[in-house]
Amino acid sequence: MPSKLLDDLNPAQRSAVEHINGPLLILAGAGSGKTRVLTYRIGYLLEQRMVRPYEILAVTFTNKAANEMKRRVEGLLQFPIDGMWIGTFHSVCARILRIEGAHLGYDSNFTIYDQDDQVRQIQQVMEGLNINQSILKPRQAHYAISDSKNKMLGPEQYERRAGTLVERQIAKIYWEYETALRRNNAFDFDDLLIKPLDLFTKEPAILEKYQSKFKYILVDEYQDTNKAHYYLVRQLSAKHRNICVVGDEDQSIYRWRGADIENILSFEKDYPDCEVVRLEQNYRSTQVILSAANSVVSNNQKRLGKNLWSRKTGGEKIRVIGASDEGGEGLEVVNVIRSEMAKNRLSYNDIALLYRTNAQSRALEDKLRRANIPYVIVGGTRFYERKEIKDVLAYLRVIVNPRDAVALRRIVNYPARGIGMTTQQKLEQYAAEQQTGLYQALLEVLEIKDLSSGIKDKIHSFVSTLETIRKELKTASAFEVAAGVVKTFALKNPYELSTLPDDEARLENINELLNSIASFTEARGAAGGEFPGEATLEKYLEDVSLLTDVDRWDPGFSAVTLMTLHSAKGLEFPVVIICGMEQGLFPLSRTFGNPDDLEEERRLFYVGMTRAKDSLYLVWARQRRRFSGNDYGASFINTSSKFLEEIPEEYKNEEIYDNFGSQYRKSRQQRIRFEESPRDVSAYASEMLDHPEYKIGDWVIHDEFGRGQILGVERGSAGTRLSVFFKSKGLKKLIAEYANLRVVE
DNA sequence: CAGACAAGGCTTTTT
DNA sequence: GCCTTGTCTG
Repeated sequence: MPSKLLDDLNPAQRSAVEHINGPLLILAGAGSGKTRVLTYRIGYLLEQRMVRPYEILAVTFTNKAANEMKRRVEGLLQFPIDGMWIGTFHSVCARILRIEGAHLGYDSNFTIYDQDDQVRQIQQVMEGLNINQSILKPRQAHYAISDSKNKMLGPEQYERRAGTLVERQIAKIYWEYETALRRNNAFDFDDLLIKPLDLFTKEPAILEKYQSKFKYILVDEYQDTNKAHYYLVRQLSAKHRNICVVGDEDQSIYRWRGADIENILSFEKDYPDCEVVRLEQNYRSTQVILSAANSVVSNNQKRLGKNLWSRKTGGEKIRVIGASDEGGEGLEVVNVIRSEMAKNRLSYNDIALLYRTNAQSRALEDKLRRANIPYVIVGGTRFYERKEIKDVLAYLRVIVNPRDAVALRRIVNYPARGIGMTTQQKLEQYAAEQQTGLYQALLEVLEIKDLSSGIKDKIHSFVSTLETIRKELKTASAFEVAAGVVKTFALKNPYELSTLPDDEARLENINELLNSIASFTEARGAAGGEFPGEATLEKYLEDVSLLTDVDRWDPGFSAVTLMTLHSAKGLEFPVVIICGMEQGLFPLSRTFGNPDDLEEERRLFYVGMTRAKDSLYLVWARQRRRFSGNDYGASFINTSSKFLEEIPEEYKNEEIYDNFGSQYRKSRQQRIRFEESPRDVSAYASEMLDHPEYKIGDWVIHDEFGRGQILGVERGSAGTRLSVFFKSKGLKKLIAEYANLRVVE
C-alpha cells in the first residue's frame, strides 16, 4: 500500500523513510529536514500497520525535541500513539529504573540529583571522611566522579587506576558517595544512563524483555552520544537490529561531556550491513550562509564529509562587525536589531543573539535594556536551580522520598525553626549509630538522649507536619500538595515583606513554580486525559529535574532571544547575531593546544552559523573584560577570531567601529574596512559618563606628574580608576574624576 | 541563632 | 567584577 506520506519528501528523505528493517544511518546536514524524516518514518511504520506504537522507542537529547517529534507524529496520523516510548535518554532511562529499580535495591519513588545536590552530598561525604575541603574541593571531586561515570568507570575501576594521593582520596569519596546515594534512594544524572546497563548485566531477563519490546529504535543527534548512550542503544537493539540513527558529525559539540564523535564515524563498522542515507538539501538558510558555513567546517579533519546546498540561492552577505569593546558590541547589536526590524518587518522573536559563554550576556543585556528592546535569556542560572525554587522542591522531595537526605538537610532548619547546627549534628550522629537515615532519626527524636525537651518538641512537630502531608499524597493532586507545603511552612514569607527587587522576583518565581505544577496537574491529571494517573508529585519532580532551560523557552514570546551556541542547537531564526568573535574567546584559548578541541570549537561555530535563515551577523570587540588566570575583571586587547578568516571574502562584508571619542580610528589591520558608525546617540551619551575617553595605551598629561601612559582602566562603583605610568613618578593609580587628566594624541 | 560584613572562588559549553 | 560562602557580632 503506497503511502501519501511519501509525497511530502525529497528522494533522499523518502529512501530513509522507506527503509524498514536493518540498521540505518542517516547523515542529516543542518536544516535538511531531519525531524521531518524521523517523524515520517515513525508515521510510515505505524500507518502501514507494520508496527504497533508500543514497539517503538525514539530517543532524543532534549525534551523539546521529544515533544516536537511526538506532536508531529500525532499530526500525521489519524489514530493515537499511546504506548510509544518517546523521550530523552535520561527520561527513558528514568522510566526503566522506576519500573525495574527494585532489582537494584531502589524504591520507585527515587529522587534524581542534579549537580548542586551531587556536590552537597559529596561535601557531606568528605566531612565524614575528614578530608580537608580546602585542599581537595568538593567540586573537583565531583568532576572526577562524574567524568568517571561518563566513561563507565565504577568506584572499583577508579580505585584501581588511582595513582596519586588525591586520586586515592577521590576513590574513597566515590565509594562513600555511591553508598550515600543508595541510602538516600537517589540516582544522579550520570547514574540514570549507567544503572540500567548494570541492571541488564545483572538481570539478562530484563534486558531481553526490553529487547523484545522495542522492535524499532530511533536515535536523534547520534553524534552527541557518549559511551553509556552507545551501549544502551546497542544492547536494546541487539535482538531486532532495527536501529536507525540520525546525526551530523559536523554538529558534534559535547565532547567535553564524554560524547564520542567516533560513535557516528564508525557506525558503518559496527553495522557493516547498514544503509547510509545522506540528506544534503538544506531548507533553512540562504546559499551564501551555507557556503560560508561549509567553507569553515571543511577545515576539520574528522568528518565524513558532505556538501549542503539550498534552493534559496544568493542572499545577503554575512556582516562582520568590529566594535571597540563589549559596550560598543552591545550598541552595534542594538543597531543591527533596529535596522533588521525596520527593513524586514520582523518581530523581536525572529532574532537570536548567540555567544560562547554565559558571562557574555551581561554586557549585551545592559545595552538592550537601555534601548528598550525586549529580550529573554535562555540558560545561565537555571530556573530550577534558583535558591527559592530549590527550597520548595526540597520540601516536595522529602515528602515523596523521605530518604532524600540532601533535600532534608536543606529544609530541616529552613525557614529557621530552632534546629541549629549542633542539634543537626546530634541527629546525624544518632542516625549513624542506629544505621539509619536522617529522616528516621527525626521520627525517633524522642529516643535521643542528649537533646533538650524544647528542641525535641520542635523536631517532633516538624516531622509530624511532614508526615501528615505525606499521607495526603495518595488523595491530593500534585498542585494541592505543593500549595499546601508553601502555605504550611510559610515559604513565601521571607520575600513577601521585602521591597528589594530581588526578593520580589523570588516571590514571583515561587508563584511561577506553583503555576507550573498546576498546569502539570491539569494536563496530566484529568480523567481520560493524556496521562491518566500520572499527575503524581513524583512524576512532576522527575520531569522538573530533567528539564533544560531551552525546554522552558517560549519561541512565540515577542523578545530577542539570548543564549549560548550550545543551547541553540536544533533551533532556527531568520536573523542570527553571533557575538564575541574573538581569538581566545571563540575559539576559546584553552583549545589552542588541542586539535580535537579546536575542531569542536569550529563545529560549534558551524552550528551557530547554520541557525540563520536569512541574515547572519558576526560581531567582535577589540577590548573586552575577561577572566583569565588570577587576573579577574581585567581588560584584554583582542584580535578577531581566526574562524572569520575561514569565510571566503565573497560571502562577507567587514566593518569596524573602533571608536569611543569624537574621532574614529582606523584599524591597524588593513583588511578591515573603515566606515562611519550609525551609532545610537542617546545610548552613546550615557556611555560618556563612564569616561570612555580613557583607553589603555593612550598618553595623558597630569598637572603635577607630567606626561604618562595609561596601562589599565578599571570601571568600578567608585568611578573610573586609571593606572598611569609617569616617567617622573612611575606607576600611579588615579581616579579619573579627580585627576584632571588631558588626553594627548 | 540570625543578620551583617568580609573573603574567596569563579567562568566554557549541560542532560 | 560579581556572586557565594564563611565568620563575626548582637
